[in-house]
Amino acid sequence: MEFKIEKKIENSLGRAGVITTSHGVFHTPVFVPVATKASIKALTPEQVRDIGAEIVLGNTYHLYLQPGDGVVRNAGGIGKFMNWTGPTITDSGGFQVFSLGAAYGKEISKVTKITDPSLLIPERFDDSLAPRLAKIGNDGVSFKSHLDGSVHYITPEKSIEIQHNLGADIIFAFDECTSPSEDLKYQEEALERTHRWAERSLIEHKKLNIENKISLFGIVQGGRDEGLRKKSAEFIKNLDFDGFGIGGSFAKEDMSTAVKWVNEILPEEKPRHLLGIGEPEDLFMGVENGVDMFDCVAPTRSARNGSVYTRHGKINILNAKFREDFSKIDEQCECYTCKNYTNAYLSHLFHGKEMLGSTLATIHNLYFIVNLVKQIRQSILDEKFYEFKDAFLRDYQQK
RNA sequence: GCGUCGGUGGUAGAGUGGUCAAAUACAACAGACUGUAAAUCUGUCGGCCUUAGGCCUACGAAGGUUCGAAUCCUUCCCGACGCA
Repeated sequence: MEFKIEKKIENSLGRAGVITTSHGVFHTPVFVPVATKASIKALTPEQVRDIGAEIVLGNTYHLYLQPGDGVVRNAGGIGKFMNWTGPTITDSGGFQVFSLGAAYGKEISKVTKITDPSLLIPERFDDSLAPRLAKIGNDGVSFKSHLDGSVHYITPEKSIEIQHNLGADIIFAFDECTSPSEDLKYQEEALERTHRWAERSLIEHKKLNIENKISLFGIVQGGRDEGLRKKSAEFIKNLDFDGFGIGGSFAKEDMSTAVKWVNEILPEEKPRHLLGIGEPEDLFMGVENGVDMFDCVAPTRSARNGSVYTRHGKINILNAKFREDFSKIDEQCECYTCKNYTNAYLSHLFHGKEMLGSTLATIHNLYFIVNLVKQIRQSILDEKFYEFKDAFLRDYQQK
């Protein structure tokens, strides 16, 4: 993998660049659609490509359980398996430590709001007896499969081994994505664990990376705490990773400062991936603070639930007012959906639970986000980042 | 014409003397969704009052029995089926 910076935003950490992998090139900043189980839900790879996506991201844990990483390896790797010819990434399973662990059965997400302080009270979620499918040990994490109840112990070595079988161009170190509701003491403990796992992931990767085709990214954690975030960035940057992920929990309101703390420390010449973040305002925030890559399930998942982006904010296509609205989601949008279908038709598809509704909404949302990041990239090249950001957000946030 | 069974909220369908403004499902209306346990989840869903709660109108219609009726009785209307 090679990373070349083409242009920087003046007086900021932001930059535009190009990354070359053995499966082709992608241009940063980039939005990476999420294909957890080797499929962008509701779309064919051709549709994903036509949207303009350059790279997709699959998940280690899910593909390990089904169909099994051996199957994917024998198919020729995740790209070949799913008929995606471009570059690919796999996430390590670290997010499932959170989603199937601390967050299991609860209403917590990795991004919280300070304006809802109840979400930040650790006691509220201190129910160690509550069932969870992921249990953290010092050596790794024990997962109880949501598919058949079987138990699987994933260590950093195991995660890297699976990821090498999956054969993506970029893989991630095994980490612990912490809940925003954990207290500082826990965040610190978890961070120590993630750091040890980072070293072990790297050792295993070096062992397996004989053909030198796969790049490993280390992950910075530390929750919302400045000290821990900086400590983590310092630690991870000193290891021989090819790039970095910024993971874990954030508060919406101070995500930008957290990203900035980290990227001021990480080496400029290596790419940075902000894991699991991708709402429009977050993309501007991330790019401005030095993020090169984003992935997020929001555009695809929201689309399936009828929530679609417009340049004036999100709308819910299921709302009664769209039943006889023969205009487009966004009259200026160039996507296949907006060029061909009305809100009334989409409304009908969603109310009728027709799967085409999910497909058309996903095409629109992914186009919207992928294209937004492309426009952000172009604005950097044109030295108009701030103008573009202000103009976009003014429209997007107006009610 | 006789007989049997039945008529419950937008729909289907529980309930068969009080704990019933009425289970449940669907529909409807709104909200959430940030490294995908997610084509999912949450809330509202007779009317009025700002909540606890209270008041009013409601289980085909009208009467009646009862302290109390969606539930029991009478008549009527409507539907399905059976027999003529």
